[in-house]
Amino acid sequence: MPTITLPDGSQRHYDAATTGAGIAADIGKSLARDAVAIRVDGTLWDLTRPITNDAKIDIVTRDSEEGLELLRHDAAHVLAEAVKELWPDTQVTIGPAIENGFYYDFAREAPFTENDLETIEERMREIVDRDESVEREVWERDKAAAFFRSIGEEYKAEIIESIPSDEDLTLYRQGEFIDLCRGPHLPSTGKLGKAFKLTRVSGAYWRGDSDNEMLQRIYGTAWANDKQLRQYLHMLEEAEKRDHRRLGRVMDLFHFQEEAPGAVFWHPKGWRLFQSLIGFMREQQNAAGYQEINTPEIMSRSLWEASGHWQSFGDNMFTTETVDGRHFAIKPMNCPGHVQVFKQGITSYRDLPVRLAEFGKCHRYEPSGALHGMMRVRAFTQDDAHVFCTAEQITDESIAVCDLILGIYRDFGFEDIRIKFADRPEVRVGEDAVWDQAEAALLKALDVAGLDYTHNPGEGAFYGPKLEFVLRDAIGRDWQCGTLQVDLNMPGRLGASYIGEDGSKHLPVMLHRAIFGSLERFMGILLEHHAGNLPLWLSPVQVKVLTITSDADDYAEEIAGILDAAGIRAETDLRNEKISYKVREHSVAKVPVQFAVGQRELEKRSVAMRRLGSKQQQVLPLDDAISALRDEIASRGPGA
RNA sequence: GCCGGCAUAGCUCAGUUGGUAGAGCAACUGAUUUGUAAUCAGUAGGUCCCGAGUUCGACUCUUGGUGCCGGCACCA
Repeated sequence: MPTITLPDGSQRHYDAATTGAGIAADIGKSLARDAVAIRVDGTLWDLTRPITNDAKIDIVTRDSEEGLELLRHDAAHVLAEAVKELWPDTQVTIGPAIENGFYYDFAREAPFTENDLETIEERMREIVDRDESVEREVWERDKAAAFFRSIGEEYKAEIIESIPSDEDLTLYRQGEFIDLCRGPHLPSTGKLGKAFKLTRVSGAYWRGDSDNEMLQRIYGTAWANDKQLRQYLHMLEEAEKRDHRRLGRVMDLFHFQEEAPGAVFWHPKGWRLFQSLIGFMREQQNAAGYQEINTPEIMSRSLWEASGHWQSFGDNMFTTETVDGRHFAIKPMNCPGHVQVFKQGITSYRDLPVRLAEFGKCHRYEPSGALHGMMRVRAFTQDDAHVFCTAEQITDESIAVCDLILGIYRDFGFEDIRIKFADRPEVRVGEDAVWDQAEAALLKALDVAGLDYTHNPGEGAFYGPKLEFVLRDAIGRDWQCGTLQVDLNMPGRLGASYIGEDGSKHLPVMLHRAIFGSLERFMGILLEHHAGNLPLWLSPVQVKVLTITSDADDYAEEIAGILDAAGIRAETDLRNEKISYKVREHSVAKVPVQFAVGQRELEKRSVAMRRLGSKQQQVLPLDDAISALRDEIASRGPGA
């Protein structure tokens, strides 16, 4: 006789065991229709699973975040069922829900083709129409393993055998298809609906390990209803227009070419933007107590052996052997160089912290498959810095770095910043007590700043824990930009020390930090974030002066001169073209401000000012327009 | 690096069942002096990614590279 407590505190009494589906139906028709699972005392259950005891429950509907995740998980199962029906020799492996969708990894000889995706999608719809009931079964581990082996599903058997033998496990059966799964699932395949689409195929390593064989992965997206699906697909189309590789071309910022894979050819406007970013960062970090330095791009291989990078990353370094047989490496990072500067002379504890910064151009021979526009390149500029400090100073310095990073991200208009905390890996250097302190310092910094973060256990560097500041590109891919790492290793390896209060030598702690991370990547993200409509203060061309008739040519040139003198980047367009033609062209090129001048403006010394994205223009005295723009640039507004 | 796809004019793309290619936009020239997202006409532009092979003949077929795109793995 279970008593069921609903989220609003009301209670329902049942004479016999009930189910999630039963409760939902009792509450209302629409809830019964949209229900996908039930949370029983905090745990998600299938709607069909009997509830025999008193419980606090909560019905999960298909359009809630959790409901969508279940829907996507079901979509993965239906995908697997469809593939098994079409190609029985294919082995199934795993198929989770992911952000916006799902995937399933299959083992088979022949890869899936685009045509196969259509065929599979069709079969999935059939399975939804069949409305097969989805049934939960509890199996003994060894029996389940033997069963999957008997039907030729070696991968499933392997997964099951990695589960402790005393644990029972659940299988879910729908039609002829049966899969190992923790659940819960929808009561039947019909509940999935048809708001899904298979999007792409790719390879993926078994168990995510590149030493293993490669499986065939099929990705799909799934939603609660068709409208959501259409919106998502539309969003992806729109995002394509914001692709930084496309914007780089239409805005004439940079290009790539085959002779230099992973290296940027900067055009005048792109380089101006690059310099603006550096100028801004230089100002910010100088104010935060950093000293800028510059260290050699090519140094002897022996230094990289001493730092340990040669052993870990030698394959990914560009190297050179000179005519006299000496071996050099092009720097993949700036840290060893900074330690060399720190080591000059004798440093007292009173001098710490020492904060050395460099806009350092680094080269890494990244795997060819890793390259991606400006987001992942082989030649890049880091806004790198190292803070040499005492162990006691780690916390304060970490807090300062977090503040600096987040403040600067906000200046660029970023709100959605993901932070990951990666702590001690199994293989590491340094004593646990120091790791305790380093990890605590990073967590304290997050806490003081009031930041949410995700925990990546064991993912820290071998020399210390780290924070990663992750930004998203237009289609939702994550890219690490800023970072803060506590290094307990490098100073010792490279012989850095300071003299403590006790008069003896001590090892300093070294904090590695970057804010943009790589200028290239940050600019790529920035372009996508603003869809190319950069804030005025960053735009390579801030004002374009367009003439309506050639009578205004001299006036336009004069305006450009005045703008230039006011520190505003301006160009003229005196071509003999219609004003609408010019407006269109410079709008497409994302110029934020256009001044149109014709006979009327000439006579009144005014300009017709038009802002990018606006359909209107405002006629105002030239001096007023310029002072307004100058103020806006000085305030570094986040822009559109 | 691995799996799959793609590579034709500056850009977006069409095309040739094997007989060396075409459109729109951009560019250039001329006309137009124009009032806020494409004025009209004309001209020029190609090693069909690179190499090898098959063939009388390869942009097309085979093969080996390179680069790019989507993932996977990697990311000091």
